[in-house]
Amino acid sequence: MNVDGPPGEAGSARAQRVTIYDVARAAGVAPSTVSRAFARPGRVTAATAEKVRQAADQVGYRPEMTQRRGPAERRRARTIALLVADITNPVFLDIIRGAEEAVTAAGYTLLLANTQESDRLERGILERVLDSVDGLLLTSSRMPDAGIRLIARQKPTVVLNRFVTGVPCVVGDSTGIRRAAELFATIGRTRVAYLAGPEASWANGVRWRALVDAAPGLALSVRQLGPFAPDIAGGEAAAATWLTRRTPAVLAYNDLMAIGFQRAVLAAGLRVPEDVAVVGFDDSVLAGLVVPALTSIGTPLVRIGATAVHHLLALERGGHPAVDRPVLLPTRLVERSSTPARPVPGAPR
Amino acid sequence: MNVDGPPGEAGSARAQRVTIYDVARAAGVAPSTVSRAFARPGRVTAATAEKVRQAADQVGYRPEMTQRRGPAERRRARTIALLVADITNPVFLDIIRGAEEAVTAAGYTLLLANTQESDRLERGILERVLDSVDGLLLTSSRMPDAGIRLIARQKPTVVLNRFVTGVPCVVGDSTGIRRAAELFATIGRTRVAYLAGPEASWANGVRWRALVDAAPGLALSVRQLGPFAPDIAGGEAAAATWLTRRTPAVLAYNDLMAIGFQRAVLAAGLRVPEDVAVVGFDDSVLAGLVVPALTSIGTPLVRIGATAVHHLLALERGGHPAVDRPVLLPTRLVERSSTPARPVPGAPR
DNA sequence: GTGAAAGCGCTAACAA
DNA sequence: TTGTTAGCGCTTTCAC
Repeated sequence: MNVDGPPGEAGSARAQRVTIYDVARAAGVAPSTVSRAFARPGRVTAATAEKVRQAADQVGYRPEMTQRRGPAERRRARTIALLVADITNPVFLDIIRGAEEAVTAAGYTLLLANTQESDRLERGILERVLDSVDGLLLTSSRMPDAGIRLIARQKPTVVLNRFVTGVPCVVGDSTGIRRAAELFATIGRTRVAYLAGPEASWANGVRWRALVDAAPGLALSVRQLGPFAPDIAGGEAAAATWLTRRTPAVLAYNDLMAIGFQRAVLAAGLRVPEDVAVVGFDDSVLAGLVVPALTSIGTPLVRIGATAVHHLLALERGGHPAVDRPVLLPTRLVERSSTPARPVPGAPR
Repeated sequence: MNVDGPPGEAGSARAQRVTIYDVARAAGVAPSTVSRAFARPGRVTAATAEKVRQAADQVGYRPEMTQRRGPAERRRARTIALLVADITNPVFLDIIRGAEEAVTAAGYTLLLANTQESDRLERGILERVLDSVDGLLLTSSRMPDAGIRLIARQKPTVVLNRFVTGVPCVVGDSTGIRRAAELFATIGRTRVAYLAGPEASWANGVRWRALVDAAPGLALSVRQLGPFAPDIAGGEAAAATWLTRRTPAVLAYNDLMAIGFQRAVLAAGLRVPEDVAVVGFDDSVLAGLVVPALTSIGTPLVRIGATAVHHLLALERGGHPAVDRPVLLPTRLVERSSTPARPVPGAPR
């Protein structure tokens, strides 16, 4: 008695797992048949299939999918995980879009995870996700290089927006920053402040480096403020610092910071771009929506996402991409209203 | 011979899976010891652990994690999947934020997936993700109710922004829409157009319904335009339709559409809010950033996300939440510049 | 198409 | 702490 009640009934102390065997008993067939009915619907009669389904339903059976055996092929989830540092940041939206399209086109599914700029969380996510995905896309990872290489040895991995030797990487180049520097020189804003993003961010270092490299040739003097949080609030905080010692030009780590900076500076009664020319990074949708519209350095984000996926898929199929240098995609300067096109008479230098 | 070369060598026809047994042989220990070394690092001597790790490395062993057995407790990924209809839509960002915080606080990991407003893709994602997560959060799902119930029977599931009988749901109520209608009445804009979003969207129907319900009591005449895509382009398309037969007030399915609408209308030489009062839905960050700033109906998105997670976790722990009516969270009208606070002299009615 | 039985790779229980 | 043994739940033989 009490044999066909739902599991976890008052009678039994703890819920027992319902297995194929229970279903088989209820359906009056062999366990292997139940297995077939679920895993290879084609290889049982429609009648049997139905009978098994009914029995399964009645007994409350739930397949322990993770125990599935068989050619690795069929067990694979055809799933790729994309880790981003901050979903809130519109930059990642474009990367996601590019990746998603490529992934979907290949018949895979994209799973997203937000590391919240935290090394610890990132590890946690990887640990939990590693088993169930076929490949990893690490965007703006905050983990140390060695950690990334370790992961890359376990699963096909491609790194985005960062360069890690030994792992395939896709990043934007520095031509955009050079163009911005040239613009500053052209309009006579020779002192430029760089609003730094997270110290742990590889991109942050690279952007600052590119600016520093461009400076001497253009007679620019550059200095760094920060680091600040890479969001609007961070930009406002940066503005507070900047106001104590102004420069006629500002390059921000990203658009969000530039927007926050701009907003705070405007609120302080200054004019953009007359009093300060501001350039963001990422050329996100927001750049065109704020007032004044933000001049920004655009990275081909969609392409970065798509390219990364293609490399990942190649890797997964046993390819051996070059891992000693990153795949570089060109960035460009998109001029809008937050920078003047020519020197402004009477503007600070 | 050829016993310790990497798998897939030229010699062997196909790559053989490297198991614990191979590692055990190489390390000169029992298989169970290898297992322990990987699964319970604490229960082997440091020396053995090291020996095993070396051997594993040498043989090229990669644990078949999905085969892990043991107390279901330890095998669980402690992962929750959140499906959203369109990551690009800022609405979901807040829901994600709320869910993420709650999930993280509970020691779980949140995985995101974008259904791209597609029923088919949504099913695909669910199929692939079902095995490896502990719970499901379905946001603005495009699947039929029956499909959702089917999923809900297999995994703890909570539905957001939609009501499905038999499954716990968390949605915003309709007070915000009523307030908007009241505002329209107050400022004498008696004819209002509703810019419809996706037909398959439950929220779309509810919003329209709420407006229709509020209309008679306030002597408003309402009509529906659309459906349109729930994004900026959709709003622009809506504007094209609207321009052929104008109304002094417009309520859009969401902020993105309202922004697109507003932009197109402005471009056509009309004034907002003088010629047309526009109200969006969601009160996203963008609402405050565009010009004129958009009046919008705010849903407590962060709270919706967090609440849904709490319900899901309760479900997972064997709770039996009420599933015959949704959990309602209050929406409110946030007035900005796209609606006048009082009647505008000479404005259309 | 179906059943019996022999695994899959990993783990828990039990001694030693 | 370690090895032995007996499984886990599902799948794949291989007969029938």
